[in-house]
Parts: sequence; C-alpha cells; structure tokens
Amino acid sequence: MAKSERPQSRRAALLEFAILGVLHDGALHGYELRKRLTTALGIFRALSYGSLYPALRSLVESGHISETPEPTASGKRPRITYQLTAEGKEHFQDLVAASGPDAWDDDDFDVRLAFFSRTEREVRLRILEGRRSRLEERLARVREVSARNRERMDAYTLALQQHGEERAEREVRWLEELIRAERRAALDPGPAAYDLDVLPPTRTTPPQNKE
Amino acid sequence: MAKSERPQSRRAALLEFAILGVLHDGALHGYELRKRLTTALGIFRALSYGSLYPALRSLVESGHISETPEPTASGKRPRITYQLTAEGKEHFQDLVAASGPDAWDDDDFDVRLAFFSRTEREVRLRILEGRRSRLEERLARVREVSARNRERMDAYTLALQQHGEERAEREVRWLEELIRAERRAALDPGPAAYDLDVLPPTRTTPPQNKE
DNA sequence: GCGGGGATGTATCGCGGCGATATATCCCCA
DNA sequence: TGGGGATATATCGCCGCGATACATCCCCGC
Repeated sequence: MAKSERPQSRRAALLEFAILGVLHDGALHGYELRKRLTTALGIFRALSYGSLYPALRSLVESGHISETPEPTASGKRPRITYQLTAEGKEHFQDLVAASGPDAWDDDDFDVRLAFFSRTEREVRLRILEGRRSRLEERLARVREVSARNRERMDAYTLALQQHGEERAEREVRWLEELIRAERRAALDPGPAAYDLDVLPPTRTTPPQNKE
Repeated sequence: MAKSERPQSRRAALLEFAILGVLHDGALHGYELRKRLTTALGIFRALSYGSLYPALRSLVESGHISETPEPTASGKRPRITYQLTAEGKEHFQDLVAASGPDAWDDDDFDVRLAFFSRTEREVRLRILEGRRSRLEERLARVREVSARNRERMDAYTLALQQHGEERAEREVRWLEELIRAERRAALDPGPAAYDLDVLPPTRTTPPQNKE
C-alpha cells in the first residue's frame, strides 16, 4: 500500500474525504467534481480550484486515486478524469467506519451525513447522537450568556439571539427525528431491506405550497 | 484626516468594521475585545489573535483608533487599551450609513445587524430587505436543484436538503417580522421614542420549556 | 461564416486568516 | 511553593481562497 502522507490540516483532510466519497460512485474530472461538491451536495459552498487541484494531486501522490488523460477525438485539450484506486476505496471505508471526535463539528458533520448511505448504522447513530449533544452544549452556552446580560442587550441583538436559539432547537429536534428513525429501522423488520427508504418524511411543516 | 489605507480583503474590512463598532462604546484591550467579538456578539465565532492584532495595528496606522499603554501599578506588564479617535468615530458613522452590496452576505449581515441600534431606520430597512431577497434567491436555487434530481438522492441527502430548505424559510419569515416591525415603528407614533423596544417578541414557537 | 459570449476545463499565484505556539503576569487553592 | 487556569500580548508558517490566465467548444445572431 502506498504511504499515506498525513493529510496536513483538518480542512484538507475533510476535503480529501469528500473527494473520495464523491469519486466512489464514478470517475470524474475536476470541473464536474467541483460542481458535485458545491452545488449538489451543498457541502463546500464555494470550493476553489486553488484547493481542489492541490488536494487531487496529494491524493494521487498518496495512491488513493489515479488520473487518466482522456483524449477527446483528435489530439487537443486532454481532459483528466480521476478514479479511486483499490487503496482509495479501502481508505474511504476506513474513514467512513471511524467516527472520530471531529465528526460532529459543523462542516465535518455535513460531509459525514452526505455519505451516510455508505455508513454502518451503528456509526450513523453515534455520529447523530454526538452531533446532538454538541448542539445541546452550544445551545446551553448561548442561553446562559443570553440570560446573564439580557437587559444590557438592545432589541436587535436580542432578536438575533432568539433566532439563533430557535434554529438550534429546531436542528436538535431534526436530529432526534433521524435518531428515532435509525432506532426504529434497527429493530423493526429484522435484518432485511437495508439502508434505504428507512426515513419517514422529515418535513415538519404541513405541506403548504407558499407564494 | 489620516490616509485611509484600503482595507485589503473583504474579510479584513469586515473585521475592522466590527472592531470600530465594539470600540464605539468604550475603550478595551485586545483580550477583552476578542471576547466581545466572539462570545458576546456571536459574530466571528473563532477569531484568532493572528487576525485581531494585525487588524488593530492597521487601524492604528490609518488613524482610526489609538493605543495607550496602561501602567498597572509598578512598572510591569503594560496592558494596551485601544480607543476610537475622532476620525474613527466618523469613519464608523460612514460605514454604518452605507448599505453596500455586500451587506447581505452571511457574515456581513450578522455584523450589520449587531450595530443596528446605531443605524438609521432607512438603512436598516434596505439591509433587511436585501438580505431577504438574497435568501429567497438562494432558496429558489436550492429548491430547483432539489426538484431536478429528487429521485437520484438517497434518504439522508433528502433529509438534509429539506432541513436546509426549512431553515431558510424560517429565516425569511423572521426577516419579514423584523421588516414589519420597522415599518410599523416608522409610521406609528410619530418621531418619538426612537430606536428601541420597537420589536415584538420574535419567538414564533409557543413558550414551551422543554426538557 | 465569423465573432461574441458563455459554459466547460485545467492550472497557478499572492495574500492574508487561522491554528499553534511562546511568553509573561496574576491569583487562587492545596 | 508550586500547579493550574484566567488574563494578556505577540508572532510564525501553512494553506485556503479569490483572482487570474489560458484554452476549447458550441450556440446564436446577423
């Protein structure tokens, strides 16, 4: 197996994880890969090529992906498609199986969730619950600050504060719904019909079609 | 007036704006200033000294703030307090009066909102409305993507997508409440009892005290 | 059929923000 | 008396991001 080249910063490690995940179902070239990471998955809102291409190069060097120049007809403009190697697949499985203590940070969590359908149920539950308690800690801290100097705050700061709290509460409730669904699916029909379609409609607002 | 030294990157300009705003009601030293910017205001979640001190230096050089070493009793450990200069106050007034086309970006908006009580009503309304349409654009884009490949998405991506949509919808509603309140206060009791206590309770969930 | 504009596509560079780290003082408590 | 934690100032290196460059393809107007 190729040497693994510590993924330097936490940010870069996350990006590499996301790349492996996206590449896991199909080879892509950089441009399309970037679109998947930004538009489709919603993760990495504005990913720069100045981050993407170095990350791809690093992954090639560490042997997790390989690049193949694709000759388009005659002999000009070679597009480069990237695909997972066997080591890359293996490495992704390792990463997706481990729920490190970072898996519930904001960015990390979104990426982990994006690959939940390739994650074991046990790990999914651990991540969801970790995320929930992380969120509850944060909420408690915010509430405490808010209570301590409520009278010193002007109306706008107060409004922002309350909106923040409400958003956090909603996310906790959303997480609890996901957790319940996981638990239900884990016990309900025995080990059959795995992984998909286990979620109830998560929409908590009535099906209003506004505007 | 001192030369103004273009604030380089957008991020740095935002930080300088926030510093001026916080310093506007009282001189502070760096450590406390950082706490205000992170804990209290919620903006700049994790502001590094590697950003703060250079920004302070830049503001001193441009003449917007001044630093005074504070001798603590004998002759050791001089704490440095920073305060606005006349130019700094003036500059902050200019910044708070202008609603540039960036005022409705995520980070920018939070900072602008934090200083709303020192912002004229007209500008407040423009910023709130700008933010709302920005959010609606984003929501429309997300919805469109979501509709285009709903069947290709697994249950988890779908759940994440829906949660994101719902959050955006809520924020739009929250903004509309703020806008209504501004409009009401602008017409209602004539020009008296300005600026504060104009907001109704923004909490939209019933006052449940959970857990 | 020609040329402009926009999407597709690969690639690099400089600037500056951030995390880590160093250093120092003060104060509380064991 | 010394360890631990809050307070406080400061810097450094790494690397992520925005800008930019360059090239191809294709559609549309005229």
